[in-house]
Parts: sequence; C-alpha cells; structure tokens
Amino acid sequence: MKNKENYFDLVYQVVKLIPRGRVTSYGAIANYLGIKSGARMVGYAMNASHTQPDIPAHRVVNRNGVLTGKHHFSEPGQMQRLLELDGLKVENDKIINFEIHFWDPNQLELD
DNA sequence: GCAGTGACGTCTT
DNA sequence: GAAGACGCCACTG
Repeated sequence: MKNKENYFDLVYQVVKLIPRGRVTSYGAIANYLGIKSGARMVGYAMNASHTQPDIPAHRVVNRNGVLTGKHHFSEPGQMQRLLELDGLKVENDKIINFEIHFWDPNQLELD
C-alpha cells in the first residue's frame, strides 16, 4: 500500500486551487486535509512539489506570511517575484497585508 | 534500527 | 514583544 503519495497529491491539489492574488499557509492546508501530523509534513510535501509542473508553491507561506521556502526555488527572489506578479506586495521576504490576501481552502465551500 | 534533519506551529522564558 | 525550546512525524544516511 503505497498511498503515502496520496497525501502529497492532496496538498498539490489544494495549492493548485489557490486563486491568483491569494496565499495560504501550511497549517491551513494541513488543517483542511486533516493532517494532524502538523504543517511540517505539508512543507515536506511542498518540497517534493517541484516534481509537479503546475504547483504555485510561491502562494504557500508560513503562518507569519514569510517566504520561508524562497531558498528552495530555482533562484532566491523568484518566489517574491511570482507573488508580485500575482499582485501581492512582498517586502523583506514577507507578504504585506498577508491576512488580507490570505486564502483558506475551507473558504471554497463558503465562497 | 538509530540519529539527524526539515517549505511549521505553539508554548515558554 | 522577541527569542529560544519543544513537539509533531516523514524521509535520508
């Protein structure tokens, strides 16, 4: 039973569902998927996200709205640039008005 | 099989 | 309010 990839795939699906100009946190995804293992596992899945072509990992940041994973991109600063292209403001590796741009997977049904 | 590590989060000092 | 420590558990060596 190698269904472990299932949980990875779930994370990818959620990340791909993130609307343009919006961002979410690892904890939100973990909560939505019911991964009580913690946001850490979500981050781990994101690390493998580079195996998938259409994973806007730049829209996934930590609870503080900080681009913790920017160093994992092809080039440092790439993550910030992508966020700015989405219409977001990033400064000091941190998203401005993060709470405003924050998007929660649970809002999908509420939306 | 054990130890180290990590795209986080929360508690405690 | 900021910084450090711990916990969570999957993956690698």
